[in-house]
Order: sequence, then C-alpha cells, then structure tokens
Amino acid sequence: MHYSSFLNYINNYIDLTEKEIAFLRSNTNYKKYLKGDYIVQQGAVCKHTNFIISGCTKNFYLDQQGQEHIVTFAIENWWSADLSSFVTQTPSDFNVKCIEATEVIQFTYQNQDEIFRNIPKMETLFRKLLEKALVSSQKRIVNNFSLSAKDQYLYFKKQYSTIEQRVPQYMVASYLGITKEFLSKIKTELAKD
Amino acid sequence: MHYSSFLNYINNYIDLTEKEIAFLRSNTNYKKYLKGDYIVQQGAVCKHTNFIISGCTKNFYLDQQGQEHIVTFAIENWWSADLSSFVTQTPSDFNVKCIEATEVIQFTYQNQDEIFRNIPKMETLFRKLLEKALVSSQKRIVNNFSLSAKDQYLYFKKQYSTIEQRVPQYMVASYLGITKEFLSKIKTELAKD
DNA sequence: TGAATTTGTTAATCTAGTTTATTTTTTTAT
DNA sequence: ATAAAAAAATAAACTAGATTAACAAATTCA
Repeated sequence: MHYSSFLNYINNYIDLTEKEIAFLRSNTNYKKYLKGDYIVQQGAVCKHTNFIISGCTKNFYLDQQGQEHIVTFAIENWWSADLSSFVTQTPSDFNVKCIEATEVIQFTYQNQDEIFRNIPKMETLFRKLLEKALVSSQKRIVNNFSLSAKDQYLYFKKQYSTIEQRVPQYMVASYLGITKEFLSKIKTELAKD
Repeated sequence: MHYSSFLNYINNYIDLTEKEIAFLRSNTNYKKYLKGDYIVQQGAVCKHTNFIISGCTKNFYLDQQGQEHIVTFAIENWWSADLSSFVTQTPSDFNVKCIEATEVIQFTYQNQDEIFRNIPKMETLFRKLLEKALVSSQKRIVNNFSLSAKDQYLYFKKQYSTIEQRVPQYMVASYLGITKEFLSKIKTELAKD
C-alpha cells in the first residue's frame, strides 16, 4: 500500500531485514496533504523529513519585499524538508508548500535518531544522499556564476524536464532567480531556432 | 605533533578510544604542500579528503574562456577536497590549489570506507558535517539571488573575516562571482560611510 | 457558460554589474 | 634598496537582466 514505493526506494540502496522494515514502519508515518497546504511554515520548526510518494512541493522563502524565491522543488521519490530547521530543531526561514496534492512518508528528528541508532545502514544511506545533495547544490552555485540565464534555463530543462512540465512558468523563473518576463523572453528566443 | 589539531577537532564532536585513535592514524597520513601546489587537478581523480592543519586552499574551476571561478576557500580545521570526484572516484571538474603553504591530514576513499566501517561514530560525524555543509551551500544560493553584490560581500566579510584578510581581493571577487573592478568600487563606496 | 483569477506575453525604460584600458600601489625576490 | 611582478584602483562605454505597465490566454469554479 502506501509504503511500497518508500520501501522500493530504500531497497535500491540497501537491503533491509523484515525486522528492520517493521522498525522503520513503526518510526515513520503516512500523511496526505492537499494542494496549497503548507508542510513547513517560515517561523515554525520543521518537524519532519518527508519522503514524497506522490505529488510535488516547493521550498521557498519570502524576502524583505515579500517576494517569493524558490530554492528547490521536490517530486515522487525525493526528500522534502527544511534541512537547516530540521537538524537544529529551530524555527525555519523557509516554507514548504504543496504545488499538487502530495502524499508522504515522514519521520521526526527523534524518529530519525532511533532509525540511525537501530539501522546503521540507514545512516550510511543518508550520508550518501547528503553527499549527492551537496554535490548538486555546489553544481548549482557554479552554474549560477558561469552560465547565462538562458543556459541555466536549458540546464534546468534538461535535468528536471518532469518538473518543468508540471509547475507554472513563473515558478521556474523564481527557481532560476530571474523574472517571469525575462524567462518568457528567453523562451520566445529559443523557439525561433 | 602533526595529529594533535586533527584529533582535537574530532574530539569536539565525538569521543574516541585509544584503539580507535590508533586505527584512525593508521588509515590517514600527514602531508605538506607548498604555496601554489595543486592538491587536486581538473581532469584527475580527487584521491584524498584533506583536513587542513595549517594553511589555506581554494577550490575553483576554469570556464570555457579560461576564467577562474572560486567555489570555496578552506583554512585550518576545515575539510578540503572535490567532493563530487572523491565520492564517485571519477575525474574532477575542479582544482584545489594551495594559496599558502598547507599541511593536511588526508585519507583515501578506501581509508574512509575502513574508518566508517570500524568507527561508526566517524560516519555520524561526517553525516553531520555534510548536513552543515549543505545548509551553508543552500544559504549561499539564497544569498545569491536575494542580496546585491554589496550585501553579499558584507555577508562574506562577516562570516569569513579571517579568509578575507588572508586572500587577495581578486579572489574574493571571484568567490562572490563579480569582477575585481566591481568589488573595488563596492569597497570604496563602503569606505565613504 | 461565463466571470474571476491565475498565468503568460510584449515592449519601453532603467540599472547593477561587465569590459576594456590605463594608472597607481603593494608585494616579492634579488 | 630596487627592479620586476602582482594586486588594486579609476573611469568610460556597454549589456544582461529588472521593472513597469498594459494586454492576452488559459484555468478554475459558481
């Protein structure tokens, strides 16, 4: 049922015994959010790390002028949380909001602690996930200062074509750090070729 | 001797037994680089993760036009490597070069594997380090698209005042993703206030 | 079905940061 | 102490991308 895609995902990386699976189940829970629901709100502590079974979320913050800046998107088989708030259990500077109705498997900080203590393989898995995430975050910084807005858009389109097709264009612009008008201009230019 | 600052550092996070310390020593080694030496070269595999005992390094890449873009600096008590190349053991897109003569404690990918297998606390330490690194990498992305060049410079100055005082200004500009001329302009403007 | 709201486009004007070129200052090595 | 090299400053012309504002499509939902 709900857990199959979650367990499948983990099974791609590590082998779990029946007992470990049971332990994992008892330290996580399933939750369903509606389109527009907040999973994390700026100012509140991020209580859970969420594995997305279905749906799509955006992680964003509002600047002094109240403008929304999207930091990351997340879809099926991705993790979604505000890492900073989760690991320190202090109020978040970010919001996580559902762009679509979204189903997740989630666990608290305490749950995570239990899981890592009882299933060390899970900590190894997370260490590797964090490595990957850091690499792609660094890649994004690099792209940021060596690619033009046009090339950054093309990179995004190539890397995350699924996401590009699912979210409104102004959110893509926000993710890229450009205005929606300029993205529109880029797209009409690209269409000419 | 060489190991004291390394062991001190680790001791801030976890407690190691004498036996574990011995194991750690036998799976790492000390190395000294001169100013200007490369620790990692673009195109070569990053063989080691380096803990800096003394000195300063820059992690950078050269774009199509041969322009240098600095991704990170590292000084005493920081880690220095090209993570992407290290974890995949494939050729690096980046260079790590010593800005000053630099002493490190280093270990290979195999060493790391051994260390994590034999001292799980060390994997926990690294998982937490990665969390911190990812948080600050995300913070940098956020700053990138919500702060002006001037405010990004001020943030850098505040966060990394030691580094700012140690490296030439054109490298700070490269790290910030602006030209040295523009940084110079910013600094004279700031000096007026 | 059609009015309201969200999303996307176009075009004119504006600005933060780049480029190029020259000069001045600081550092390094002898 | 001094020449050479590296780093920093200055200034003018230029450009990628922002802003504003008006309009056009596409969704949503009563």
